[in-house]
Amino acid sequence: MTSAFKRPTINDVAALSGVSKSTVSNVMRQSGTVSDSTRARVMEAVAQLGYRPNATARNLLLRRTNLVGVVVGDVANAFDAELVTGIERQAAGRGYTTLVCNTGGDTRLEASRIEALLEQRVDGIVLLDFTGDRAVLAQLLAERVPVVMVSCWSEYADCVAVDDVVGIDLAVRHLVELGHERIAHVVDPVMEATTRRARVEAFERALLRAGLSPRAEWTVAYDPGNAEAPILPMLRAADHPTGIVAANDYTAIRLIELLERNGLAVPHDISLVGFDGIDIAGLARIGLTTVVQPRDTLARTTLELLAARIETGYDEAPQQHRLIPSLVVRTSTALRR
Amino acid sequence: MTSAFKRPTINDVAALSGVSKSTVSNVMRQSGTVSDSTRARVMEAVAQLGYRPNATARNLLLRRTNLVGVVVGDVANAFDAELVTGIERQAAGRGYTTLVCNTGGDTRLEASRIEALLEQRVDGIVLLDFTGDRAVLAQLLAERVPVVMVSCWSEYADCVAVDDVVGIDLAVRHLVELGHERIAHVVDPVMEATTRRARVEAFERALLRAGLSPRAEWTVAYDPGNAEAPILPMLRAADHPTGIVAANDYTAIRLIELLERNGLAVPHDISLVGFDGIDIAGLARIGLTTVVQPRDTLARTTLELLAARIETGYDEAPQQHRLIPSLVVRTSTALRR
DNA sequence: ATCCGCGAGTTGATCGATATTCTTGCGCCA
DNA sequence: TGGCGCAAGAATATCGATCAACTCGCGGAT
Repeated sequence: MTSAFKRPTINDVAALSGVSKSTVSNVMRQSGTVSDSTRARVMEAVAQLGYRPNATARNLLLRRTNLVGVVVGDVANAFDAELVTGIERQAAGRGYTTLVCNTGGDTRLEASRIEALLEQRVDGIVLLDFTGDRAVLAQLLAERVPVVMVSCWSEYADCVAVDDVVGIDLAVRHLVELGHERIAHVVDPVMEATTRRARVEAFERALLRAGLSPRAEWTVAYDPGNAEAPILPMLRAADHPTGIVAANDYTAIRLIELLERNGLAVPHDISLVGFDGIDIAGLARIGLTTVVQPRDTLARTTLELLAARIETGYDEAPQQHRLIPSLVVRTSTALRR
Repeated sequence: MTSAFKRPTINDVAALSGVSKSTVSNVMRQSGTVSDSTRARVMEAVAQLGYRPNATARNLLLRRTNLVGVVVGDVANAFDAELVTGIERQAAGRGYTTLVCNTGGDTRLEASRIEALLEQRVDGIVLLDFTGDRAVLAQLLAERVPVVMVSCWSEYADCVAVDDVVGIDLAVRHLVELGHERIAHVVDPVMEATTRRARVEAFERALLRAGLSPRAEWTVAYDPGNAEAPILPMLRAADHPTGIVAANDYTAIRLIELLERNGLAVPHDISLVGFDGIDIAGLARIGLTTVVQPRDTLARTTLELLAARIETGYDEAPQQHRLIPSLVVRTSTALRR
């Protein structure tokens, strides 16, 4: 900057108001004992100069930045985007500013972005839907960086996630109650692995509990970007499923497209249940019946855990929170014909 | 933190490798002249200790943080969310990390979040859809903080926005070509004021250009959250509009809901054109004809301007960029019956 | 008269890096 | 042999805050 505007420092304020910088510091932080008259003089100098304390200098000395990093894999997924917003609000409410990093699932990028966060000395990191290398997590934990994992799982770190077993069970039972017996599970290939596995297992157990037998070929991935091949045989068969549980709303909504392009109406031919409860699922034109994650609670719990970890360090054992989802019935599910 | 993990500093590396910290610094920054053998010794010490330079200390000395703040008013609006993602990617590509602040249109919050960004000494700020107090902007400019405004306008700052006149004209001409003569404009009440005004004016002029006369009562706000009252009389009238231009896709999609709840089918009874080109507008079930903003160009231009302003300061006059949108025709518009 | 305590404020060390200036040793040339 | 130049690295000031330790003056108790 050539026409640089030299920001006033604490020394400038001290000089102008005729006190020492300690006194200015005390006034700014409302600590120590400062007489009213001195305080007024300092405040006036502050206003006159437009002084704003330099967080960089404070951060260096206090070894604390009030910054938290949020690393999110798949922002295309609206649920993550909505959750990040909630986390940002919670963080702001606790005096933290968030550094958001989208990695788009690129592992290399992920490592370098996290590296940048650590150089900035963030107080903690939220790993949202962390798809990446487990070694990265191990390293963070080894360095005692406060970390909270959201919608993903590790026994060594603080975790918050929805209860997949309960959620999938809600979905399956809903379909069963509507009379469906041929039920498939459509998975999102870019979904975080531990969550995907949990939901796949939960699905099979839920079927068994309902007296139905899972078919291996009816747990299938659908990637709207790529070829539609893997899922089509299942849909085109004469005895195609009449009910589908989708791994998440993003997949479910794309699946509606695919089904209807292939002459299968939702819910007339196939009932569809999503998972997440993103905003647009509630649009009348979409009307997705879905397992709703308690988004605000998720965000709040995340910041409670992170703040606790920042305060107390790693003395206490990792905390794991499973939140209970709920089913919202809309128009994508109907009685089996 | 009680079980604190003391991060290694440049001094620790210097001690371990038996050199001065200047040399370590030179090795880390690949500057100065360091012999290969010394370099190797230092690198080994770095690896052994897990040393990572402290950006806080560097920032303090260099008066540069490589942080940019992004202040966004209305993240409920998917377009903003998608644009923030693009900006984040562009920033990361240029070595900046972004601090994202959602203000939700709360002016008080906005000022305090910007204050926090300035305390963190961000290198620059992106104001996206800045709804807030013009005094805040004036202050930023007075303090010579590099600022770029996106999707909003000020003659004193660098601005990037879509060309509202061209966009609205595309929408109106499309409806006119389909035979519509009774065309309304539905505005988003939380939309940033300069953009709203620009679109309202553009709408009226586009009508005139098409030989139609604007009706004042047909430029009306719709807030899905509040009462639906203000817009219903227009829709219930016998000579209700047969074409609607919505201020943005968010409003358009909520408007579909409202129309269909009131027995007006889209596009059968009313054709609807949106503005923005958010992802879900392309879903078959939505099929919104819309004026698409060049999202990536918008994000790229934003960071080009911001980077330039950070480098060169305020020697050069503000730059204003108007980007040309395009129309994507889908199924929400049809020939007038 | 002496001492204590306290309010009000100052001094100075410190955080962890960068960058400028300074030192040292060595080879080379006149 | 003396002096010069340069490569390699060391010393040190600096950024802008915080905080513990210290000073100073004054009023009241003994």
